[in-house]
Amino acid sequence: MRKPLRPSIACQTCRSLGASSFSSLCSHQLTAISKGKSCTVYKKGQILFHEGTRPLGVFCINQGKVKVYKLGYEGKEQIISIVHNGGLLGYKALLAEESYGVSAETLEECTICFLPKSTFLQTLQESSQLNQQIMKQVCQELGLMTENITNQAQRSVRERLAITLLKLKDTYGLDTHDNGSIEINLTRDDLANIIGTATETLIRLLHEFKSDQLISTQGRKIRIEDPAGLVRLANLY
Amino acid sequence: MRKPLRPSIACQTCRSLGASSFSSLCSHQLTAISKGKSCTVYKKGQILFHEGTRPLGVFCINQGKVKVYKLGYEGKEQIISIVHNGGLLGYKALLAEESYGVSAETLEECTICFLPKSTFLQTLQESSQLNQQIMKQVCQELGLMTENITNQAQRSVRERLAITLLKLKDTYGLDTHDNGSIEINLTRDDLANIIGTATETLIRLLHEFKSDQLISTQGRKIRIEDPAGLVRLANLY
DNA sequence: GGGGTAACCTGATTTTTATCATTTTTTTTG
DNA sequence: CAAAAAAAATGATAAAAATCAGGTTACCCC
Repeated sequence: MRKPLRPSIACQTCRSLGASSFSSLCSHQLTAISKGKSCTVYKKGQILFHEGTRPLGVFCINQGKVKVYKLGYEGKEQIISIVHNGGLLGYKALLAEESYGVSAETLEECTICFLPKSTFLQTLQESSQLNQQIMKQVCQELGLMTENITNQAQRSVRERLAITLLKLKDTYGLDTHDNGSIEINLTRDDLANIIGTATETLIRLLHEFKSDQLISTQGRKIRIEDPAGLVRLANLY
Repeated sequence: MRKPLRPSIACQTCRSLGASSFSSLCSHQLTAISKGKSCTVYKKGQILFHEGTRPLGVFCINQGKVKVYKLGYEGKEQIISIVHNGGLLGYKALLAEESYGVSAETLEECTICFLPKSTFLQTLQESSQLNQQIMKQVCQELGLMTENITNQAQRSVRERLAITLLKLKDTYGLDTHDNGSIEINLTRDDLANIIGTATETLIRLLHEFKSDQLISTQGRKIRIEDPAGLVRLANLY
């Protein structure tokens, strides 16, 4: 059986609601945004929005993973974050009253809701709870970015890879495997574009990590075998 | 004559008000924050707050420049931004309900006001204008950080230096010189810690830029001679 | 104005990382 | 299932940048 392209999902019963910023809304407000939104199933590799275009609303991930990236010199992707269940996308450009500074593309099949600008902004005005929640989240994100910049500027590729794998462990920890182990399913190219290095360099380091028993691989999939070892290697304090 | 250590400056007549987030407040609200705040003259090199401590309020710069930095591995400073007249400091940690993720230190003699947490948060609640203004600003800052990360990850030190000098030109453009030229007054160490490189590498590149007539130097001071040349070198698009 | 400290500069060397060219493997798709 | 395409891997080489060690200059404070 084939999935409907436009499933109807109510926010109130959304299984990703708990992980979302909207969890602070009352049922009355949830109904309001639920009515305003539309829901779409995206195939792997589809673009939600392009850098440079105007935001018309926000995207909320019901299911799946999305990479958010900025295009650098000569079109090289710099992956800024990977957003998953319950995550909100595209609200920063909206609130900054700017064009999108990044693009967003699905990494797998995704079910994603779209909430038009007007509904989102009105809900934001009506709920000081939501407003505070978003403000808090944005400020926390700024803290993460600050750390990111520091790592990027001061650490070696090897250390950055260790740190990135540990972070991805959390991102990919949601879809638990049969045997309880966590597998990271990203192309080498994407992984290199998170870390900010050449694909060849990344591949060589992955082999190093593998022979040091920090990770194991199966095709493209990477499994973290020794998180503590990665922490040590990354000189995390 | 010596400056008073605790000058009294009213927000309503603050000459940096126009450049500040508080410019959206009505005179009644301005009076309120003006009453709550205290004002201090800091010498060069003084610390406003330390990474890891709890924020007790926000700082607003009446006059001067402050470097905001994060400590990386083995205590190396990563300078995240340089804030000047009208700039607000320390509100992100407050709104994120976290400890400071960065430290702030004066780069020159500064006059800076301190607004206690309670007054700031109350004003934020009472003025949806201010709230929107701050939200917008934070989201814009996130956009800048995204760009920063991309540059850090993808560009050479040479390109990053060119970009940084152009940005600093704006920061230091405020205090216009007698002859109209703009001089950047930072130690080589600080400049290296903005760009994320070794001081020696930075110095060598500055000499290269100098012999290419892009800049000139006088002691520590750097004067931008050919902004268009820097833009070209940076491959800005 | 002189002493001391901090900042700045220089050269040699090593390490890290990128680039290029090519082969092999995996994945996708008709 | 096989062909085509995409991704992963490998080796050689070059470039970029860090590190180390030592020297010089500028500037601050008494």
